[in-house]
Amino acid sequence: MYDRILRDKELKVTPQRIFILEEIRKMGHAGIEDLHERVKEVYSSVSLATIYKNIHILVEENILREVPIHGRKPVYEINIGDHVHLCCTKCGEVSDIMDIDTAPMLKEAERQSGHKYERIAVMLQGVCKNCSN
Amino acid sequence: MYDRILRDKELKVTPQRIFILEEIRKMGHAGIEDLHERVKEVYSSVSLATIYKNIHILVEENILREVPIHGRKPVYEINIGDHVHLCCTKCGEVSDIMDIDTAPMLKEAERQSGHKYERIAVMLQGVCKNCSN
DNA sequence: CTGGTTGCAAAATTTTTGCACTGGT
DNA sequence: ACCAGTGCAAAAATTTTGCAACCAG
Repeated sequence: MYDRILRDKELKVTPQRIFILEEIRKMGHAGIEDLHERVKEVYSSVSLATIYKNIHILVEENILREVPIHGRKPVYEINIGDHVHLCCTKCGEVSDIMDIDTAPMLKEAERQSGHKYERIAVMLQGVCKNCSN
Repeated sequence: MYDRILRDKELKVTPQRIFILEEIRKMGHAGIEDLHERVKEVYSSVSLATIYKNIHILVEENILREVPIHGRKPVYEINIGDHVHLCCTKCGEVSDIMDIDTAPMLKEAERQSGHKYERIAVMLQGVCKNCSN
């Protein structure tokens, strides 16, 4: 799966890399430190430096996307294009909403500002369904 | 102006604080380091620690708002409520669009997720009007 | 083989903390 | 006069870098 994506970007397919990507996919959204913990469970020798280096490269190549969050360190996700993010102010869980159309807002913003859009990030913060019970 | 806001939050009105707020208002959006440079020009003894401490308190009290940005450190602005942000991928300039209504998207997101909204952050990245010339 | 990748340690950067002192109320 | 706020220095936390060894292509 990810070996193909890596090869297409002319990145070497190392077990660490594959595992990092697999783990982020499983987690949905991962912070650097969490990710390191998870990867270490299997590749116990993996260094934080390797995590950082890979995150940078993978974000650079648009395989991952950085999701900045108000008041915390960013998390990373597999890049599946623009979509709306939710972040629970209680449990901290980050999740996605895939089927909201941001295009109308985008068009309007472009019209008003003359800014040429490349990417949009929408982050909704509040208490998630689980935590409000 | 800001002395009133500070007093209302039971924060002491120090010249450093007033100046920090004035400066952020003037700049529109300011990073920690930039802000420190600016403040130092007038209060040359002001320490970075003081900037950090104040930014934290002022964000906590909702006088300032942190604006997280993909791939960089956050900037801070006077909190004027939710609005759309633009960030130029060329010059880095951050600016506001005040009159885009995010409510429809918000409603839809709440409906889909059951998430109870508290705040929304919309960040549009791309080349700004100036830089595209 | 060869160059990209890894792991380790060290360095650099960024942020926080402790404490004496100052200044706002 | 009291205690929040400041400034400085030191500590802690985070991220980057250099380099030898390693391994995917």
